[in-house]
Amino acid sequence: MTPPTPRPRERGIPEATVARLPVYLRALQALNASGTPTISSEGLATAAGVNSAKLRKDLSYLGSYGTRGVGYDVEYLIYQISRELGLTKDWTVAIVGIGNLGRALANYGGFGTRGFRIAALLDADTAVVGREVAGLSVRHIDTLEEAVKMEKVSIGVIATPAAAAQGVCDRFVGAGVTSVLNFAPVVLNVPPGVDVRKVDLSIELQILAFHEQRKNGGHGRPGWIEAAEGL
Amino acid sequence: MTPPTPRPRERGIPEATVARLPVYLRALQALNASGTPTISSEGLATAAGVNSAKLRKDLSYLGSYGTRGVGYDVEYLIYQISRELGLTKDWTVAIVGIGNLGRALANYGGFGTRGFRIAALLDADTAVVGREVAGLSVRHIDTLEEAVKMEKVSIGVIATPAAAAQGVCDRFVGAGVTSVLNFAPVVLNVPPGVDVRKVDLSIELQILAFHEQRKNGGHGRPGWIEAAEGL
DNA sequence: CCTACTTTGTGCCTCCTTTCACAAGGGCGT
DNA sequence: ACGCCCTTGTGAAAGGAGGCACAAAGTAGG
Repeated sequence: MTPPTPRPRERGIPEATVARLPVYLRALQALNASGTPTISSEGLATAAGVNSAKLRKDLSYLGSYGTRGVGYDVEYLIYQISRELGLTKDWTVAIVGIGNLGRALANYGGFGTRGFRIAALLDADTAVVGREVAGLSVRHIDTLEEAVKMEKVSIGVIATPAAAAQGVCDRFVGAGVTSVLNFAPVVLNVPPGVDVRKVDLSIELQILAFHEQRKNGGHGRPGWIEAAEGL
Repeated sequence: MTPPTPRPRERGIPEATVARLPVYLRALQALNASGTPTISSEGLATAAGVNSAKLRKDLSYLGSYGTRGVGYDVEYLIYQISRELGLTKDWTVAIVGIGNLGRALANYGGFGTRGFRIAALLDADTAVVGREVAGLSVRHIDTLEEAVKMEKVSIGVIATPAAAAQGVCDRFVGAGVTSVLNFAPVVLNVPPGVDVRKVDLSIELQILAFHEQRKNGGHGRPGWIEAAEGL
């Protein structure tokens, strides 16, 4: 039998809200950097590209952190959102597949600055193993379990070719990792309790193509009627 | 074989369905590669990682392409989904920002194989301009409008640092591009009629961190008691 | 040809998400 | 101190998405 929780009603922050909190956080950090002490829901909503009512409702799930007539204290809200997202804790990340994408991820500055520490890079290619990438020495994939254990990895990132992804995922799960970020173009199969999020570059392009096709009868750019004067 | 009568269905495919069609398409192509001629909704749903009722409903928006008692013809369904997504046409892509990520994108095989042609790579850094990446010579960002016009670019990909993204986006839009895929961690402002899709690596990690925090009995939940007492 | 079986396509219900609209709350000027 | 004005927080309504369950439609077998 599964855990006696038919409905994880705990503290119900809607999934859609969780997905937007990082966006708010980033907008707030930009405001903070520019010295803005407080911000209204309207202003923050504009900065984050959402509707202000939605923003207020989202923030209301965290608590009442605003002041009526004034707005939200930027620094305080940054703290509250960070805490809610778990960014006050340190998360340790391992990246498997040090190809073009893996290297890009390893060098991506946005991780380190937000509570994420890249602790291990792994690859199956012996030509890559041992090389230094982003200040880390690439380890062989065979040492995955060891690396997860030693570095206390809590999030696994898969940037391998599609064919290798499920195998790597299984090993992550076997080693106790319960959160996986997958860049490989396959659907990963995981046991209950393991979270997988997928980032798929070509799917996004296909969605854009769909809408582009609808906009004009299809092909290439639209008519170009005012190009001459526009430029 | 020639498509008999591709029933032009009512145009109103839900966004959530559009986002799943590429997943179905990929699963179907894998089935096709392994020689499977037909597939039931149950089988395809498993391969795509969704509920079979949802899959049938999704496909029903395209038309009635299944055969009751049998399932779906794999090749025919591939054709129908491809056509619906606009993948039977050629889409031309320009990538701006040839850093780690831009290079990864340029070399990503998944694009070329699905009707997307990378036609131009651009960067502001003169140390990068002129170098060969993925078989293309990197152009200077100043030639963006020219490149868009000459290559008939219909989709612009932004892989620049955050600070440069809005400027590049404006120039894309000014040049007539109406579909943008943004990898920079900023909210882009565009006029109506322009589609922007965002891929944000660190946001996905933050969402994982949120759920991970919850799984492990959280950690330091200030002032929050699991209020079982009726209020 | 008729019956039994399989699988699709979809009506209906529920849940989640978004948006509207406004009362409640708090600061600020007089 | 008081009332005006601004902004939050939130009910309620509307819209979209997900999933069950079943009739319709087609195949296979006798």
